[in-house]
Amino acid sequence: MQSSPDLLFKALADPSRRALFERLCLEGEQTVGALTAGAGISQPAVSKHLGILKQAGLVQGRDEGRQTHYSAQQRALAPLVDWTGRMNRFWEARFDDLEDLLKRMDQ
Amino acid sequence: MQSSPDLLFKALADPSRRALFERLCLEGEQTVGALTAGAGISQPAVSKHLGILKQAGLVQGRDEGRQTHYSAQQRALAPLVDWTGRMNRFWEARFDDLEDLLKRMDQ
DNA sequence: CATATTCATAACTAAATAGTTATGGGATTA
DNA sequence: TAATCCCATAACTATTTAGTTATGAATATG
Repeated sequence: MQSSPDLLFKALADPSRRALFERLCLEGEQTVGALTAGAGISQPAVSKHLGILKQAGLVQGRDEGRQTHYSAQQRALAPLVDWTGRMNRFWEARFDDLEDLLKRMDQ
Repeated sequence: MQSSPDLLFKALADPSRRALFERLCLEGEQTVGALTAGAGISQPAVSKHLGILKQAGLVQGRDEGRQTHYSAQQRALAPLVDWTGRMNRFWEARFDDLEDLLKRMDQ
């Protein structure tokens, strides 16, 4: 699933969700039960967070019997990287303009 | 001001705040009045958003007479870039492990 | 000095959100 | 089949939050 920066920022703004996503990135695929274990919140809360992460395209669920294995969806962060890159680029462009200006003033 | 990923994500999760920050990145320094003009929300709302962006280290205010000029604070995005980089790195590490495993299984 | 302008803060309201407990459906196990 | 386990959803609550209007402080202008 493709996701706009808006959904991504909103999904990652919550500490519990970010922690879940980090765990999936660092430790790999996990069941809801395993994720609930170290989360400090109830299982329904974890499920709801995973739903939001999934809707943002950040995670993926794989049903296996009665348990669901969740994993991080790597490419989902791309729009974030793009966005930060864009902001940086424009800033540098303005900085270059300033440098140009200063150079021209020097002459 | 230094900022943790948490403050950054929270600050940038709101569309109005992100729009303000983008304008400051793309168009450079602006007064509150100028920012309010194209924002679609009231001046107090803009001021409040700017306060939150400032607390997250994303913008900087410069008093000049009765108006305040705000500008984007470039380095503030660094923790975000770091964070996304970390997540990517771990994912790639797991991917490398998988490749290693497959190679070893091949032999 | 009197008036107008610019911004920030206070006080309030409506909506969104993150958590809870309760429940039920589907899959395993005895 | 009966009991158990895993997860998702429903229903509710408390808190946070994004917006509003009102106001005031500081600066500029007539």
